[in-house]
Amino acid sequence: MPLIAEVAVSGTAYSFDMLFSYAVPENFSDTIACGCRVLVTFGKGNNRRIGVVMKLTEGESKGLKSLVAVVDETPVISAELLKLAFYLRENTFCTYFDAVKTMLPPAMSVSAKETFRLVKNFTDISSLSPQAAALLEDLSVVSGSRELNELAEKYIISHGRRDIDELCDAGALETDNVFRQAVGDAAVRMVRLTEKYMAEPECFNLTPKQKKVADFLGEFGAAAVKEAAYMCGVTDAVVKRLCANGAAEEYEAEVLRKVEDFADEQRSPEDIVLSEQQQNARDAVFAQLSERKPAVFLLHGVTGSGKTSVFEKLIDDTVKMRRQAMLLIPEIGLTPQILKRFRSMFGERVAVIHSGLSLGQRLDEYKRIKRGGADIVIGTRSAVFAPLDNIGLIIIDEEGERSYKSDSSPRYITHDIAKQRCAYHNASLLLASATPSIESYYLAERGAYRLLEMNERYGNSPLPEVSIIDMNLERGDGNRTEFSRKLAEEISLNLKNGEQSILLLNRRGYHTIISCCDCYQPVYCPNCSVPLTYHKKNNKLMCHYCGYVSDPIEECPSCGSKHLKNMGFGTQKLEEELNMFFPKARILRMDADTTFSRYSYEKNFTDFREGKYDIMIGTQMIGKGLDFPNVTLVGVLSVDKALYAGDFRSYERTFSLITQVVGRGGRGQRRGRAVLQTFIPEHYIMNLAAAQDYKGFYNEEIAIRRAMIFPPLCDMCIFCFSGNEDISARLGADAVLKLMNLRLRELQPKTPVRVLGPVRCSYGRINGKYRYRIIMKCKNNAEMRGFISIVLTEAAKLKEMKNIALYADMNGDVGV
DNA sequence: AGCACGCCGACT
DNA sequence: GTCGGCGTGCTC
Repeated sequence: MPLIAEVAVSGTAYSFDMLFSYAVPENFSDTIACGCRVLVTFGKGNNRRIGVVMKLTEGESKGLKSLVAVVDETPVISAELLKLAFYLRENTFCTYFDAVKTMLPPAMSVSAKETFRLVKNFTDISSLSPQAAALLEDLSVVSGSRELNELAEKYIISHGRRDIDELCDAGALETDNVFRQAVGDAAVRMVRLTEKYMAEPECFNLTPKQKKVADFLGEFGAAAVKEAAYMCGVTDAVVKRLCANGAAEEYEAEVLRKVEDFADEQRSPEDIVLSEQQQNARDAVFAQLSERKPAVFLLHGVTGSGKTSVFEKLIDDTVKMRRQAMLLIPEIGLTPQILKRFRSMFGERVAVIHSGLSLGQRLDEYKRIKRGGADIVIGTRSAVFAPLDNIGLIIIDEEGERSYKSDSSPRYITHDIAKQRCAYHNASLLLASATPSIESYYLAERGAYRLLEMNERYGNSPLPEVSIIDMNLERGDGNRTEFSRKLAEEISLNLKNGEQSILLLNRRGYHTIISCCDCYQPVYCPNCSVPLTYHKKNNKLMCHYCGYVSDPIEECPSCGSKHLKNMGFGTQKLEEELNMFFPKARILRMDADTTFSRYSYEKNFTDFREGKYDIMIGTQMIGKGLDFPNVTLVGVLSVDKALYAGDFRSYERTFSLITQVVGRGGRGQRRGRAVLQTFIPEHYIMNLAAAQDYKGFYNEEIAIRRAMIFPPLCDMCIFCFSGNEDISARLGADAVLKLMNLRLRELQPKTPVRVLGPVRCSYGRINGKYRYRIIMKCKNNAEMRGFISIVLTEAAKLKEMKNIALYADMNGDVGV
């Protein structure tokens, strides 16, 4: 029986994605294997596409197309990862190809280049169609193979493949496929002044806008093109003109981080001294490792309890058992020290995978792992797919971070993937955090995970002194600024002492909410216990959950007061106010608007660490990378808005942010101080976070989730619609809602289902696309996943869904 | 998505 | 009578 390859083909949409069967020609049957990439023809146009062999079977090959070429001599995807790909598709509603693609480093995506050769002694022209004959004539005229290939390529673009294929079939042409790996690193376009301009600027005739950019560059030396344009309030075109004039020049910056150098000091795992609590945690996991049965641990360790030492010890244990270990961290850019630490202990056995590496470096690390040249992998989310073949331990550090949820296809949750891999390898999964996700802690409480607690700070270092400032009192005393007197005092004290301060502002507070000046309550949605957000555009109060809309109200629903106020504030305004207070302070503003590239991001952090600034203002992105030894003051401004971001995870996120910020301080010699400003000082989050009381927070939060039926008491699938026009996106969502309700009635699911929406997404328009979403509260089981799959497939066929993109995201972020 | 087939209007 | 508009349906 001939071999049949079932192939995951690239470029399919979910609505028609499946494994496509191709006949395996005789001459490939020895080399081909599951997990090999292949080249196939696809669709009516017979375009060439890359695919991956997912299954090999024997069967009747009649009526099937044949594989064009096999790219790999040995599989690039192992049997384990292939199995995982099926899991990914089933659980995240992505295509087969998307599933396998995420398991490979980006540099492995190949493009096939076709080359042609004329067959010299071909004479049978009479059998050709007139078009093919004409083409052959054209091709015969050119000289040289390069010209021939160019002409053929052009012909395919303008006329399609049909005539070319006919010539190949007739034996007039021969073809070959050359595979090129797309190794090419994205570099950031930078701009700087030319020496000529710096020497004699008067020789240049610049427009006012160009002058502005030139002045900016004069001051800052160099900048990313985008950055320069933004800072000067001009478009890229102005920068281009400036370069054309010869006043400035563009260049590509190698901004990508080198694989970390080895630390100078050498440390040995034997030198680690664990406290009793650390030792207990390690022993528990070690026992499980020895048993070689899969298990999940949740290590809840307060900030500063020394989780990393436990990781080091366990990783050492694992490799000593001749098994492999993986350490996942939320964002490498924010924690470069951790890499150094592991490198100094395990040296070259550590491989690193994260987006800060160049594509070439990632490929090298990938190959090194695959060869068995590294048995410890450290990396971010995508590293969970590292091609290890004998995993003993996977650690997910800061496990509550949302960056472990992928927000593009496949929309996986790193924890789930890690669990799958641990089950396959009989490995242990260790989730660790000072502020675990409510989901994880819930599972630990129910006994699905084993809970390990470390509630002492290592070396008993004191927590920072935390002041919770009631901003209502400040307002009452006539302070209209965003700085409480206490915070202003502390900042000036730090300026005087030459110590640095960090001010944290929450970006989640982008939307304004309405709150009462008398009872401090925000105005809630009557259905959802989520504060309504005020939309300036239509002058309405809206709920992002259920779509509830009302006119702005005059009276506080809870106390009847007429003193309602909008709350809304940004980093720019903060910087202005700060400048007014402390004109001499050197202020660094870090937010999405000012940090366009890793280049400026890293440069800013380095500058700040080196003491070039006194105060850093930023959004939560700076909350993590707070290991600046000279920072003794952390001010948290307007936490409240983060609480009311209109997302059921807002409390969790805010609690975690404050806890981390507060807990980080006071690790050096000087005891840190933290100032929390809030309009709701009595809110339990403030005191609980200040006291690092996670358990107290969990108890409050799980009660809410239980009462309102939110995860972890149910699962939430988000259907997100996007289109070029607002109305068509809305109509598409409406049509799909109808379809869902119809199919739900037919299905009669065994578990309860509630469909909410459609409503406009919180950021209703992104990249010019209008976005709506439907939320489905349900149980994530096979029946409901099947339902979601059917909805996605059938939705694509609706006429209302023409030009509307739709994806489903199980337990993804609601607030996006 | 991308491409071909097919059924209607404006045109040489 | 033909060229080309884009509606419809399929992709091994």
